[in-house]
Amino acid sequence: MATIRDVAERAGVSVSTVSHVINGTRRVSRETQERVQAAMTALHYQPNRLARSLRSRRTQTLGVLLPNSANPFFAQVLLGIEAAGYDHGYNVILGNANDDPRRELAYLDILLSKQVDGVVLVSTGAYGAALDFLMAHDAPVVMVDRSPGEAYDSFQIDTVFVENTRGGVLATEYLLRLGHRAIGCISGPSLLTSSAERVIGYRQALIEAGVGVDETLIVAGDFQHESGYRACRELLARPSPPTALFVCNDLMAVGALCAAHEAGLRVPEDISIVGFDDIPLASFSVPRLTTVAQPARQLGARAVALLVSRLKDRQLPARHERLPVHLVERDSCQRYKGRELL
Amino acid sequence: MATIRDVAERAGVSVSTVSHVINGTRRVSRETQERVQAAMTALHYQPNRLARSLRSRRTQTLGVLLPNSANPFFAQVLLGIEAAGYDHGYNVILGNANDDPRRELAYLDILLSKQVDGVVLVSTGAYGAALDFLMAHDAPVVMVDRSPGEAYDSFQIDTVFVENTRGGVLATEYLLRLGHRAIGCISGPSLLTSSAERVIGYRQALIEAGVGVDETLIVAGDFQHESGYRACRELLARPSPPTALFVCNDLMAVGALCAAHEAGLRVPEDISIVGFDDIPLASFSVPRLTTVAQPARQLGARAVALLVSRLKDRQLPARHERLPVHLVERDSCQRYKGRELL
DNA sequence: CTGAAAGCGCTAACAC
DNA sequence: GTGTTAGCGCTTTCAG
Repeated sequence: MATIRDVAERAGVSVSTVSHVINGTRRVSRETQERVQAAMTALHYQPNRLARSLRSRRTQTLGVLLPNSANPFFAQVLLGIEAAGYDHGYNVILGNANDDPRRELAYLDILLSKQVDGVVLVSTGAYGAALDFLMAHDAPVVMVDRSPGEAYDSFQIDTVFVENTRGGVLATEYLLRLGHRAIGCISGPSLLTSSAERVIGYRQALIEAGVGVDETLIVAGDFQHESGYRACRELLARPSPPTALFVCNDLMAVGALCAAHEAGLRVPEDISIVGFDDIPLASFSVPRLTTVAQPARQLGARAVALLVSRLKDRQLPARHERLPVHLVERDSCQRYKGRELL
Repeated sequence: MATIRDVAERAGVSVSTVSHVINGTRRVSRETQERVQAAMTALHYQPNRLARSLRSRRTQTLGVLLPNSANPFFAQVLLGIEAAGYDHGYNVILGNANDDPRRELAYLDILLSKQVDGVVLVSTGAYGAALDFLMAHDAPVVMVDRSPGEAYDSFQIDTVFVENTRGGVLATEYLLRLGHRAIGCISGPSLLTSSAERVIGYRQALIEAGVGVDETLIVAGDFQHESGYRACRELLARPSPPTALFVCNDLMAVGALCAAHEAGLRVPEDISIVGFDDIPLASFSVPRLTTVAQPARQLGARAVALLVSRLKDRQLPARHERLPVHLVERDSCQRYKGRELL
């Protein structure tokens, strides 16, 4: 590959001039400019961004650490991050913690030693070691979707979450409005704020409606298909099963759909189900899933926007964004008409 | 951050010694070794991999270029790449061409100038510009899942595809064995080899069974949900609609499921559907989808393995792998019992 | 077994 | 407007 030196020689100018032409950091005479341009194209010059980064201390690269890639929701977020990164002139190094906090930490170490300019962290949710590490290294971070526990919420770092509590309220109120009273809840991992907050919304709505919370109707999943399936079976096996379900993410909701189907129940005739996320699949499940939509790609886009602005000014105060959610009514819910089949 | 120089000073040895201790490239006395180790931990030394890469001309970073992120199948492949990369000591810079060949090219340019050691390319399928570019730059590449047209198959580059044709045969023979004769096909984009080959398998099976190919029963989709939905509606609107469908990927198959459902048809009682991919969703659709499974994560893993081996020895001859597929029987197909409802 | 010296390719002070 | 110089932090000869 041709180096900047080759270009300079060929154009008959100094290396620094070439550099300035490339970066537009200096006024250059028209003629020089053209000579340099010509030399660059003639030699197919491609700057070595490694060298550039070493010198300028900026890599134009962001690290993204995801908890796992099993959830299409994260894929969406990643998509948003990548796209926004591209628009801002940043590349993205992907890390997948594989739900293992140790691997999460190991990855962060590598990302930082590769000198990423900043990190988008979707925490595994297990302890705050990752965050502590990043803080210790004074790395620009933005936390997305969840924090590893409320203790970390007050950290002086940027966060982009969604209105989880409001989403839980929205879903539950909707089911209440349809006349349901025995409303079950399939939660996610309890230490994830994203799940915990949704359940809080669920409780809140129930209490405000004067229905009260039946703790035995809340069963914990882990945000994966399978657990939604199992949790739903468990709920349906109860002596008096719920007539509606608020499931804390779509993946589990689809699992629940499947379990209901297998149990010989029709959705929504026999049981209503509302999910959370609005992943692409939600509009193509059978029946199509009513769900609380959160703007996954925008989550990634906002995260990058915050991160990039912080890179410009490290002194900015910590910002905490909550992106709005809304209920998408599809075909998985129906007015309660009294218990017939159960 | 502490530099290697700081460590050397503190340990009272030369910089080169520290370097050799870190990389294990030299025999070092026990004592020196320990002193260096101690200094490193005391200073929380973290090597600057940028500098290392600049000097050693290896970044331990691979570029991955995906055509888009809308398809969970690619997310799976990416997962496999990331995991295998991690195991081999490589990081992954993600690029998303967004189905735009120009962006694909722009991305490759950036990836190369960031000095990635190699590129995993899942082509957008539009022309071979990306490949040409990579060849011109003499970059190690492995092409995954598809090539941008058969003309490029003979290129001297490593490829990891799956047995698409065999998959098409498998699916179609299965439907034939169930007694179906009017078997429709929803294909992907025609210029993608992955789609084209599957359709070839479909034709092949039909011809070998003496059934013959009804061209009007083949309709093209684009590998997205929506197009499967539309294609299925189109097929069902025919005067004599097919009793079974081979759909070239699961995303479209789920769309087809949805269309069939909306048309008042039961799957599999009224129409049988078999997909291709076996994405996670396939086991949770209603009904669960019978499909030709391809090892998505392994595709990524093999790609990385080939790429890494090539990085070790650039002279290796081009290798072409075809990973096996197999039929996963679930609940979306049934023996043909004569046309009742249609 | 260890050290000195020379860069990787680029940018950014500092001169003129 | 342009050139000279000094590194970024590391690895890798080349000497000993």
